[in-house]
This record gives sequence, structure tokens and C-alpha cells, in this order.
Amino acid sequence: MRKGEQTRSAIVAAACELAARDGLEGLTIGGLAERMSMSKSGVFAHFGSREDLQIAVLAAYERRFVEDVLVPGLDAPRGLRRLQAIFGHWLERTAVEAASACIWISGATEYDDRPGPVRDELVGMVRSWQRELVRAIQQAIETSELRADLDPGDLVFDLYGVVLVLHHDARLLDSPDALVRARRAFERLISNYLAPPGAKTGRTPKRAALREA
Amino acid sequence: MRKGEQTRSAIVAAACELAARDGLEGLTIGGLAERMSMSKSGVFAHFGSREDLQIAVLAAYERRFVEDVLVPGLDAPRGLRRLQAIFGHWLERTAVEAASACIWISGATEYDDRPGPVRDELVGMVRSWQRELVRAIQQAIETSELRADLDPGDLVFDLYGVVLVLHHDARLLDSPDALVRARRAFERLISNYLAPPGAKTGRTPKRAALREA
DNA sequence: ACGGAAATAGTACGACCGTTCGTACTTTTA
DNA sequence: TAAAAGTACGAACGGTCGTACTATTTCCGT
Repeated sequence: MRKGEQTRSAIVAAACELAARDGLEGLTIGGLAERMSMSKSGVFAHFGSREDLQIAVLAAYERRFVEDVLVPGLDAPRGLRRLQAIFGHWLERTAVEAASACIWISGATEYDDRPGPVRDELVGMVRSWQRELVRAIQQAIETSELRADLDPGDLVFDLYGVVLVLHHDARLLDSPDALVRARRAFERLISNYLAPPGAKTGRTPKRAALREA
Repeated sequence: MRKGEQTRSAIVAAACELAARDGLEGLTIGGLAERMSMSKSGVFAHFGSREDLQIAVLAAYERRFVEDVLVPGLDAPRGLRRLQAIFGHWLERTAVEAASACIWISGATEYDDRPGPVRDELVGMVRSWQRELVRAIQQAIETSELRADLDPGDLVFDLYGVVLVLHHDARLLDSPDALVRARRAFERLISNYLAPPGAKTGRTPKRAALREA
């Protein structure tokens, strides 16, 4: 029972690469078998169905994502520093490893109109990740680094947008500026929400501009 | 020579709907034929290949996108108002019509690793749209509504991110807040770049916060 | 080292894919 | 009205898809 799990995880690893290139829907058992120099049925036997394979790929991706982005971010102290660390790793993973796509992002457009277990799994993972981001933001509020009246959901929304457009511009448009633009966008976003220095409970004036249009 | 073009455009219209649901790669001639109550070969005859069909769908989408987003925006006077109008229509089209996806966005992840004529066409359209946005931003700089030191490319990057995350959250996560979050994000972005009132050439102080982290 | 179990291969299936071909039918042109 | 062009059909092609079954090989504890 050891050899089996060994090859199974090797299959999943290869499947991750294929899915990154062709999408989870483009992932095919025949192609995977060829990549593994195995027979189709040999590969298939490790999963009850293609759907289970896709879900296994998603799970493997999540594990690695957490390892690459969240875990190293936890070395930074709670608060703004940690938020910056997490987001920095996220950006790098999205852009520098831009040779291969993020299957959460490609999956979002593949499954937004396709109900089923794969979509459910994907949605659960994205929601869970966004919850993790909310937590990091709330901690930065608790340390009085970010304003108390900041809606964490708003900031998560903005941060996710930065990653999505980075992925888009770097991969589809081959834009070499995308990463530095993303970093600048992050700094701007944060600077909007910085608590005024020296205040324990931040409530800044300004804002309420742009109310006429 | 008239009947043919008539049915052809009907086919393209149906293909647009199918592609919005299943993606350009998920668009199939058989499915399209069934939708049209025609034979596969009858549908196929209007296009030399599936690729040509996909490109025809892209072209039709672009025409409609320009009609829905850019053209009505041109009613607003040059400058910030026009930029706000264009972006507002863009947001509405992305969220309210969120019943069907944007094939530029889904195509971005479908083709970012898949070279070929379809990708080239898609990239050309997205680049052209971003150029249009740059133009609108530059006009808002010329009217001294936005700061002169604003890099239009940065703002286009940010705006695109807002639309992408709106598309993502509204469609994948069924988030009911996505649209209002997107609108707030837009206001925040713009307010970062507003030229100081009464100045012809804006060069504001502030900023340079967040330089320590 | 042997025997049972686990792992892989082999084979076959029905469905659907894009595409081609020959042929009717309908519209436009001369 | 006759000829020509345009339009749609049905059948069939070679392929690939996921999956089900069966057979064979390989592993591993005893």
C-alpha cells in the first residue's frame, strides 16, 4: 500500500502542471497517462473518476499555496507587516512563477457557470483564503496600524483585484510592468487605510471628496 | 447573398451566448448546431474552421462591448466625467449582466498559455481597449481634474483589477456586495489622483507615507 | 520464496469532437 | 426562364474523451 500512494502523488503532481497549463477542464486522463508513461487505465485506477482527480489537484494546489504564501507570512509579526509579507509572497507567486497559471484563477472562469463538486471545492478554497486575508487585515486594525473604520471585506476585494490583474496582464499581455504596478497598487491601497500616526483609534477626516459626481 | 449573412450573424449571436457560458474553448459546433436547429455541416459551412468561428465571436463581442460601454460614455464631456461614465457602464455590464460571463476575461485564462490566432485576436482587443482607457485618463489630466504626475498605465491597471475582481466575486462567489465594493474602489482610486482644487498643474504633497515598511 | 493482495496494463464501449464530401434545395443573377 | 451561385443536409471519417470490465504484472508480509 506504499507504492500506490507514491505513484498517486506523483500523478497528482504531474496533473497540477498540466492543469496549470490547460485548466482543470483541459486536464485529460489520456494526456496525464502519456506524461506519466503509464496506461490510461493505470492512471485512472488511482481515482474513481475524473472529477475526483480534479478535486485532488485542487487540494494539492491549496496545500502548496498555503505553504508558499501563508506559512512564510506567519514569520512576520501580526499586523501590517504580516499583511505586507503575505501579499508580497502572493504577488511573487503570481508573477514570478507566471510560467504556470493559478488554477484558482483559471478555475474561477471555468466553473463560474458550471455547478458541481469541483466548483464547490474551488469556491470553498477561495472563500477560506479570503477569510485568512480578512483575519490578517483585522489584526492590522487591532495593532492600530490600519484605520478602525476600514471594512476588511473592501480591502480584500481590492487586494484580490490587484492579483487578478497582475495575473491577467503578466500572462495574457506579457506586460513586463505588471509586477511593479501591482506593488505600487498595494502601497497605494494600504496608504489609503493607514491610521493617523499616534492615534489609538483612528478616525481620519478627508475622504468625502468625489461626492459630487 | 443576403440570406447567408443573415443566418450567419444569427449563428454568431447564438455562439456568443454559448461561449459566454462555456468559454471560447468550450464552444462546440455540434452544440451550436443543436441550438440553431441546424446540421453541424450547415453551421460549419459559414466558417472555414472552428477557429474562424471563435474569432467571429470575439469580433462580435468587441463590437457590442464598444456599443455598450464606450459609445454611451462619449456622451459625457471629456475628462473625469467621461472616465466615470465609461467605467460605470463597464461595471454595470460586468455585474448586472453577470448572468453571462465576459469572454475577454474567461478567454484571458483560456489562452494565456495557448498561442494562436484566437489568442492574438483577443490580445489585440484587450490592448486596444486599454488604450482607449488611457486616452480617457489623459483627457482627464488635460482638463486638470486628475493630477499631471499620474501614470495612466497605473490607473488602467487598477481599473482593470476592479473589473476582474468584480467579475470573479459576483460570478464565482455569488457575492452580492461585489458591485458596491467595485464602485467604492473606483471612487477611492480616483480620489487618490484628484488634482488639488484650483491648481492648473497639480503636484500634491502627501504620499511618501508607507516608505518605511 | 511463495501466495495473496495491490497496482498496472489491456481491451472495449459509447459519445462527442472538428472536418470532409457528395448532393439536394433555394436564392440570386443573366 | 435558364443558368449560376449560394445554402443546408446527411453520412462518414479518424480521433479523443471518460469509464467499465478483465487480465497481467509487481509488490510485500510471512
